[in-house]
Amino acid sequence: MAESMKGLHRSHRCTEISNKNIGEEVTVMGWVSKRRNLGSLIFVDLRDRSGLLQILFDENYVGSEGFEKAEALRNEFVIAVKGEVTKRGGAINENLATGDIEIRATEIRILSEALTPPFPIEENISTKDELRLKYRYLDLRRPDLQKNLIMRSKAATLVRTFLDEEGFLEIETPMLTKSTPEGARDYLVPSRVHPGTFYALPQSPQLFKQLLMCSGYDRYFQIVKCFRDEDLRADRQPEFTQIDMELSFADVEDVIDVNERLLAKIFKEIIGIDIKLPIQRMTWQEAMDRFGSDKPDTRFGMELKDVSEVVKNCGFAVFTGALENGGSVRGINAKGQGAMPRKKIDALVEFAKGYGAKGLAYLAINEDGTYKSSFAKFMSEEELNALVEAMEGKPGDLLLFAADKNNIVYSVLGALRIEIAGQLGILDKNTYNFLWVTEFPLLEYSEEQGRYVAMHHPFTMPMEEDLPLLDTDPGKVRAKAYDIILNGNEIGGGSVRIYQSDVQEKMFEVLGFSKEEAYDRFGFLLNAFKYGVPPHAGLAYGFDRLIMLMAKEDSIRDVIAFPKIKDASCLMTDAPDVVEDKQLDELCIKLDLEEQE
RNA sequence: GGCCUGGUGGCUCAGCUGGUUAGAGCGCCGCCCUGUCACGGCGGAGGUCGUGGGUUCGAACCCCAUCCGGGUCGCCA
Repeated sequence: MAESMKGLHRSHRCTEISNKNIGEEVTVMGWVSKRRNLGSLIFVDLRDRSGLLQILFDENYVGSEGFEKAEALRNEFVIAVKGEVTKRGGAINENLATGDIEIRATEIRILSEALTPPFPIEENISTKDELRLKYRYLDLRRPDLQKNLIMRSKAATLVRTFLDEEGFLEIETPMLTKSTPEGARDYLVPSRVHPGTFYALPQSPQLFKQLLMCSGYDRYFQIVKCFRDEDLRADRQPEFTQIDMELSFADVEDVIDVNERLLAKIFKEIIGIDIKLPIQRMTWQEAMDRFGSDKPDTRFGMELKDVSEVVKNCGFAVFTGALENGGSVRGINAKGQGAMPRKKIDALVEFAKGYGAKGLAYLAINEDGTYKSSFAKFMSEEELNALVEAMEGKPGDLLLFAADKNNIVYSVLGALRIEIAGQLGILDKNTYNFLWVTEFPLLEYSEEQGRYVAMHHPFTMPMEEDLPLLDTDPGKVRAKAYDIILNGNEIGGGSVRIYQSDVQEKMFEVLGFSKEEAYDRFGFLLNAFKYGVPPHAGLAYGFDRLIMLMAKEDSIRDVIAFPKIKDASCLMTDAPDVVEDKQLDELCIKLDLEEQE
């Protein structure tokens, strides 16, 4: 049934035709998006990646054979149409870019017929992800996904152009590389030639880009796939794309400068948003104290307040107990939420427990100034008043308090303010608030491993004034590391790297690596540094997240052509899948699946 | 691994404290229609209620198990 397109050549995409082309003969090709058969007139909305265009089939112009074909058309048939651009005979469709014109067909060919798709090929469908992903090739026909991927392509091109103009070179680094057991789990690839050994897919090109600095390439970038075998989230996929860069002879300010200009350019040119430069900065400590998060959403307030001093002698044992254990008591003020029903407050308490809180204390200030509180009976009138005053509580406000170790208090209140803001619907996707978070801790203590681990990675430069603390109090050392935050999302991060061997050795010592272990894992880098290494620094963006936010989507799945689902499998291809015994034999791999039970 | 949430014609959903032949809109199929664009009119087909077991006179609904999605905590140097 399929006809050839021989002799026809597409002259325009659908929306490349406008009323300027009236009277011209054009040839368009695409998918039937909608047909309206009026009997002896048939209208078809033709769709391609540019948009929709109305085709008119009238037997007087297209002939009886052509009209029969038009009658047989169904949604998603692929057709070629030759005809004249005409002004619409009927009303103008204001919703369509090409709403004032149509093609009056003189020839039609059905290039491909189509089954009825399992879900509608249109914008804003509410079809389950499960079905969309199984038929991803159909999902990708929908205009909203096409817009996202077109935006993604434009952004990538813009990044390349900008960085090229700034003197960066795009250099590819290996996909088959060496496992570095620190950090996320690696995806492993068995070697056939060296049985029993494995490559790892890169979690990032980190070490290679530092070597490129050693090799004198000065300014490097790459738009590159990275792999991490960890559980997925709405903003995390096992394979994702970074815009990765590294600069020689550069310090924090140099990296920030070029990246602020890069972001400003992308946002201006892709979505018409003006970013005010310089972007606001905040130290990690300030971010934690004010927002309970190292990636604060600064689109709204509801900041944390430390009320430890106010409640240290009060009669509420939950508060005083937390303080005695070295923790703190902090609160947020949900302005105007004092009338929140008990049920919703209880739900917030449960929400807080999900972040490790044992509970959540609340105090609602009624409009008449009286209090309704979970802990009022443990405190005197004066103590309550002092607390309300410290929180700047006004009639109609709802105060929520967490009392625990600092890291729990931060994470509970940090999550709570986002949750409440979400419930109140004040997270505006059209507002873009950028923020640099700087001076991250160099190390954090891992209870699980019983040692300090690098918060960023082991090659991150400590702040010079904190170097002496490496010996005395490693947890207090701040790093020359920075994250770029957009509306509470970490869209990128980086650091100045260590380039002095004595500092690097000290770092490994603090991390509990012997010199031998360090050389075993990272010897190629440490050796390279012995042959002349420039001071260098870099940054990597999560490209998917960046595009997700620009496209105002809630999941990076909507800006990735073929994403994976929650368990890291692919509903369309059924990957991962078993392989033939012959393949395993060649790799000298025997399976032992029992212990996975 | 934990917690929350969903699964009913092709799609999106409704389905009460368990009660006769499980409904709607869209889509699909057929016929009619010369200016539609959410086309319209008439007619029609289509459902193991995710799966298995249990309780009951009777289960889409209650219980147990399990499968398949989504969110999240842990995890993500």
